[in-house]
Amino acid sequence: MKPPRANGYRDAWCGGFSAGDTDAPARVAGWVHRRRDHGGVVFIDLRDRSGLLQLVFHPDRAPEAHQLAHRLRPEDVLSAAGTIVRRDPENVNPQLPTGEVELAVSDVEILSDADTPPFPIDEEVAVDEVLRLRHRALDLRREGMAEMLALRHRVIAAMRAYLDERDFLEVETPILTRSTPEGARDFLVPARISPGTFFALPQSPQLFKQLLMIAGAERYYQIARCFRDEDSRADRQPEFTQLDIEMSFVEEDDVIELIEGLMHRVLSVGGLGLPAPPWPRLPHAEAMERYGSDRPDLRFGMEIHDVSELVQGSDFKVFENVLGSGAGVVRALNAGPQGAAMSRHELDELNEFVQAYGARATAPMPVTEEGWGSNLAKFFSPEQVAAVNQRLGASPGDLLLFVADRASVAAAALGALRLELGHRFGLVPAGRHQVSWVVDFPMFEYDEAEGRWDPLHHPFTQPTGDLADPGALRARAYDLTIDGWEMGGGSIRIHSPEVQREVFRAIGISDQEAQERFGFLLDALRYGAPPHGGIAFGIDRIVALLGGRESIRDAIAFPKTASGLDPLTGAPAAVDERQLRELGVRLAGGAPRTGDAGTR
RNA sequence: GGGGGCGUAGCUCAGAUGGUUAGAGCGCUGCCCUGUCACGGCAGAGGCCGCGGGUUCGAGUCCCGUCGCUCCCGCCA
Repeated sequence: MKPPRANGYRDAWCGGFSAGDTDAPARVAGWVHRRRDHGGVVFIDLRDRSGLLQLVFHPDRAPEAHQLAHRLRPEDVLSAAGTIVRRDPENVNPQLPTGEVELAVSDVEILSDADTPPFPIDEEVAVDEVLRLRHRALDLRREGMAEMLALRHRVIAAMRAYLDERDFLEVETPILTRSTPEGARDFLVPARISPGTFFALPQSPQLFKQLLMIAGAERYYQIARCFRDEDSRADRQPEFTQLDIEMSFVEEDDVIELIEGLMHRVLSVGGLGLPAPPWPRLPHAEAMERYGSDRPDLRFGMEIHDVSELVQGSDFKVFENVLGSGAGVVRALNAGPQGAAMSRHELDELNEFVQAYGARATAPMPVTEEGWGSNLAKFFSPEQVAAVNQRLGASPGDLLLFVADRASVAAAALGALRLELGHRFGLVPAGRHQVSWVVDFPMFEYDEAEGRWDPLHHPFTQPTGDLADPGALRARAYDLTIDGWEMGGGSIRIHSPEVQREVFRAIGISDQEAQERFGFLLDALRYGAPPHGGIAFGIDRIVALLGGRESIRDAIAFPKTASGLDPLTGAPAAVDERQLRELGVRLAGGAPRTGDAGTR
């Protein structure tokens, strides 16, 4: 870090000193990290953003400062002046970047004293997350979280630098905008100027960036806040940040190549080594079949295999019922010897596990020299057993796990099972990372419940194929997946108003409806829209991955809890009756229940 | 909306089968200590066992409800 401008508080950073500074006068400021009071000499580790510096208070050389030093407590804020001195060789602390020197303090001023913190700042112990969030200012002082803040900054700075070098314009788009149903639930903001109407917070800047292409911006990006009123997950927050990118006159390879360069740089800034691009591209159907996921974790094997045609005609009713209807598949994975070592109880638990994904059960089949060591084995011919073993690469001592169900259910259940067992068996080598594009998505999937086609990506994605046959349409879309996280996704967009209308029709949006909701886009498309495409990345996820964190909450300075509340500010909270009146809003349920959020 | 895990000292946790004064480490307070760096030594304070109800002679422990955290399913174009 560059030296701070010298003033009454300090003229240097704590973390910047080394043996070369010996005998230099210095003034530093920061927080008391730890104290070691010997009654005589007192040591204080002083912390600022740059790091730690040991201060020494000698009773005989600076009696006044030494007197004060006895009163210092962790997290007190002080400014200290003195001389940088070289430590005797036996007193050097190799753990500390500044460990060869210390500041012999002659003068100290306490700027603020601190209550005892509710949790330790000087060690990285696990602390209840509500407590951390309620005292986020203290939590962010902790080394790990301070590093996450800095990491996030470096990631975003690298993105800006890369895109700036390539002539992208950073453009802001509205936060107060219009609700465009479809997709996630919107956050709504009542409009005072027009009672009974509402703004919506953007789920993404999708339509605006397309308008920017029509405007001739050619190359756009934005660090964009997005809002989706859906339940959270470890990798999902109601508000999150995307790197949003759009380009004109491009095809898939233009976007993919640009992004490979961008992400390769961003990830190496974060210390994550990946092979040099180009990166592998996995067709969506293959990802679903082999890994049971559209964001496969490729760091380990245990691939899923479809064995439907191999077990066709067996005497096992469960399989035959599924296969006979033509609506189902039989798939399996090889859980290996570690799978075979699972207890009866553990195998029973796997049934409950797959039931969460809609599957009825998973059938375990131990592989032996003689065939399959299960009372179900008798239903299968020796040829079937051999064929399945061969496809799954099974040898005696392995355990095969089968799921028979609709293809989507079998994929989800076995995909989740694969991840669970992969982690349980420690199959992911530490430090290993795998990146892959997922491409060749279907344009639509059929929603049984709603009885209509739904876009897998979004309805602005350009389809290829015959629009009259929605089920066969492909989407010009691409997702980037790292270690089982979906990091980003994008597509080549529709630039023809006619095609756009047809896609709306296919998903049950009439021309009239389309005009009402998306008229501003359809209108703009009529005035000369360039072919264009782009992508958006989840910055919170990228930072979490780079920081080795399980949850994006650790990548966000002030996140919400998993239930969408903010223990720091108490949001969401009730508002004054008067505010509601001004907005023309009346609460249907009367006054809200005031929850005791965060009470322990 | 549903399922799993969790809630005991400021923090992190232990408290089989219900049993009498609820423990540990760290932190905190006081005293001692002139080269520590997770300093050390002595002494001490600190508990609505998340909350409410129930069973019982007796509940941190069992039952019901509720609140909160967390992971997952649904949801997330």
